[in-house]
Amino acid sequence: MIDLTLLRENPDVVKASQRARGADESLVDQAVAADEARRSSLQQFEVLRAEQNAFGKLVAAAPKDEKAALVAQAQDLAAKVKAADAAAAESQLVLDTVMWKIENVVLDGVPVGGEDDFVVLREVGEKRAFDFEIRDHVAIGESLDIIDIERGAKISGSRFYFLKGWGARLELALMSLALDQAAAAGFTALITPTLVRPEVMAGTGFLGEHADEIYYLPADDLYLTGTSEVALAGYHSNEIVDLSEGPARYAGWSTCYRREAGSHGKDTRGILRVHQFNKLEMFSYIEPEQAEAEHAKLLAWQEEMLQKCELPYRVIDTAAGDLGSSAARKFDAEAWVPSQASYRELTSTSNCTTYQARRLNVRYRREDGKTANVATLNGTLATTRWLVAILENHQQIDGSVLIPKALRPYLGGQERIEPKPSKTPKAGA
RNA sequence: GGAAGCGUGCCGGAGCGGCCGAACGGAACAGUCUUGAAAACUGUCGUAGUUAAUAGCUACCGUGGGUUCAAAUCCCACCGCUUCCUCCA
Repeated sequence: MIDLTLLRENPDVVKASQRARGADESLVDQAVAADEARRSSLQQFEVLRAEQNAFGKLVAAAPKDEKAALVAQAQDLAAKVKAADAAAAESQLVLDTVMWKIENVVLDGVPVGGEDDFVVLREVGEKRAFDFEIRDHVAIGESLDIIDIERGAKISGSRFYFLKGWGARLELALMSLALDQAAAAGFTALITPTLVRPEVMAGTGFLGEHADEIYYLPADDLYLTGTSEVALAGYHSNEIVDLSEGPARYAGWSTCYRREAGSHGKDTRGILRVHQFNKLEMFSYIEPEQAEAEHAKLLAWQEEMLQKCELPYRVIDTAAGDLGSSAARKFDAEAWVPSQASYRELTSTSNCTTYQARRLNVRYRREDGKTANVATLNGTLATTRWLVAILENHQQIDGSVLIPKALRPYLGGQERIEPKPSKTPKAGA
């Protein structure tokens, strides 16, 4: 939710932001009108209520024989108060509904336009020149017997998979490397619930247009989270967070579930786009003034991880139209995927400024003792998808895959994954 | 799954339907005293909305409804917690 004061004082700024996103600009005028209506009806209610409160004291103090007459009078007033209360509540609801729809105000410098209008900030690392026929991660995963997609489909359907042997260990190694890096940077590790209540899912802004992306368990009225961001953002909801010692930073690990409802036929091969994967997510609660600096730090930590995995990548500044509704700015890091001869998103970091915190009612105490909404930021530090880039970029002519040095300590010193004849027959073979 | 109990401010903990935004204790903050500190004493000490206002008014005692002229206090539902039994990784 955006700041109501900003809406009142600078509606044009909000309008310009909506325009840049390709979102509905008229919502701004609707909100301004709803705010005025709300304040006026609230005033009416409060005046009547004050009258009723004063009258109540009169009734309480009155001698017994006068009470009946006074109560009779008060009944009329009570009816008016009830009506005014209902009207005020209604106007509040109208305002909330509109405010809930207005997206975060984009920051200066965010590229205008849609999905394809991103700006490339930099390209880092050498793309390898392969002097042999490269294979994609599916072929590599099969020959090394570390990814079993057929059996994944057999037991759970398409977009499910098994990680096996060194594949399973590689993912755990990746997560551990990321967690260690995050911990060293001052993040508190957090293993989060992946089933959350409707109000948490709504509060983090995931139940809007993309509601069909989310798994829902009707028997329990719970949602499966597509990212630990949901739990991490909800962690401090309705709290006043202590930021006097610096920002609160959490590294959340969880399995993530996505229905991929809108992406039929897209990335159907392999484990690039799946219903279930693991992710280590960084999340910061910080004073709003420091949000942009924190955003740069999150991005730097992501790049550090990519470099540890020895992956060539580029960083893009996402255009306004491609931002999530909570994000004021978003940077993606995309790794080079040789089999596709293109860059694919491995990380994403969003500065949500105070938007998410306002919805979830997360505040901190400023130096002057007043409370204010914090800023929240999030960013990926590792996901299962990284295996795609690692396997493909580090494949060798002999069919093996060289393990990035930073990961080796987490794999018992193992330097490469060698193809070996599988003892388990292929499914259906 | 069965049974009982409980949800009040930063914490603990009172609260006959009107005098309760809420006793009392602790913590915290400011001051007095002190060379300084502790102790003692004095004071301050919830959040938000509205408003030009740190004036006033309004709302908030788990959440949402209801009863009443009036609800922290009565009724209902939900959520959560605790204990016991049952079950279980």
